[in-house]
Amino acid sequence: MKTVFQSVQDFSEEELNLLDDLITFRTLKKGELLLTENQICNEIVFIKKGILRSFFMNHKGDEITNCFAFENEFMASFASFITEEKAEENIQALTETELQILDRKALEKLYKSGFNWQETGRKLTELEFVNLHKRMVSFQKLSGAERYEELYQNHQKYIQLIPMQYLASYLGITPRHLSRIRKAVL
Amino acid sequence: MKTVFQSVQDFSEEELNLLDDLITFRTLKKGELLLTENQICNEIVFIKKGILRSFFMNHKGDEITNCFAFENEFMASFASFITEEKAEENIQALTETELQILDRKALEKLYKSGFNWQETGRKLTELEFVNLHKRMVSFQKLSGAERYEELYQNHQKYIQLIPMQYLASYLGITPRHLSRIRKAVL
DNA sequence: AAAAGAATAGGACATTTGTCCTATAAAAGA
DNA sequence: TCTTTTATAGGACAAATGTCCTATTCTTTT
Repeated sequence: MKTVFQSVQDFSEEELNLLDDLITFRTLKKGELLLTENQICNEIVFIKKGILRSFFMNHKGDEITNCFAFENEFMASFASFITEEKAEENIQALTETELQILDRKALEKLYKSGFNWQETGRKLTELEFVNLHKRMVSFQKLSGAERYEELYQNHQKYIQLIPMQYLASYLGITPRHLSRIRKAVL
Repeated sequence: MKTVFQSVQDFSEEELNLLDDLITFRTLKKGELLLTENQICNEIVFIKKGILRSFFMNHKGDEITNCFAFENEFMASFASFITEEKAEENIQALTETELQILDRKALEKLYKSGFNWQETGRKLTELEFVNLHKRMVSFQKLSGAERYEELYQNHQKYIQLIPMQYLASYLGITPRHLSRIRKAVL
């Protein structure tokens, strides 16, 4: 987690020590839920090892995956964390997972402790925004097949590590349709 | 613009005076472009009067609208503003429009001038994130018809003020299909 | 290792959505 | 105001995508 913060801002020893004191740890077994819908998300996790996915339900009761997170990435229901309203997402471990955790109180301490943390918070939020924006654009301008193709070219990891059923809803299509698309690509 | 900032943070007289010095003004005629794709977006505008839309092109050359902004809202290619890379969006006035403008340098001055601005920047970015997240969820979990219905129930203003051709791509459907949906809703 | 359970691919058919086109209505410009 | 341009609605048909289902393969559990 330190490394990511340092890539955004040049922190001093003391600042990073403060961070060390605030981080806690947790492991998840495959399939375990870190957050369930209707809870308020009060922590941001950083993945040391493993894969998480976040998903919500549609009105038919199907699970719709809205994102994945891999090693050295952050995960949370950011919307719930920000608004302090109930999350509509569930967050689940797709593999054995090791986490570092920064909870709301810890983050608030960091923010209060100085300008640098405040600025880092803003910049990381900005980057999350940009990522989400890219995903939004891909939904507006590409077909399901094109989104798959894009993943295939630029994020091989998704296709190798994520079960097809989850990948399908992540791409905004049904598993049946994903199967057709994969057949066409081969 | 002040009002929005004050709704997020309790600013002093001096802080708001600094803001006053940094804001500039501009008006746009109907149809005029504020930003074109391949420019770097270096300013965030606040709408005093009028409506803006932001759109990009798909590979067929169709315009795809990705958002609208109304009175008392901010608009920019935030992705380009943040990354300082070329925008893929165009921003266009849908009506005569009056703007307040905060450019990159002005915003950086604010950020440097103190903790409060830094924090406000973070919080407004967070809110933009949450809005975008909602839109993303609506694309993953709803059909085009359901997104129209949602707009019809909760954002009447869009249906009253925005030409159907723009609304269609904003909803992720064709004008032909929007026409079908509208017929069904009546 | 065997048995049970879950994930994937893909056939047949249904539904949704898009494409192309035309008529009418509305808006902009002369 | 009249003329020209642009926007909208909707018919007919085509293409894309979804639903339901089964066979097969891959995982997990005992």
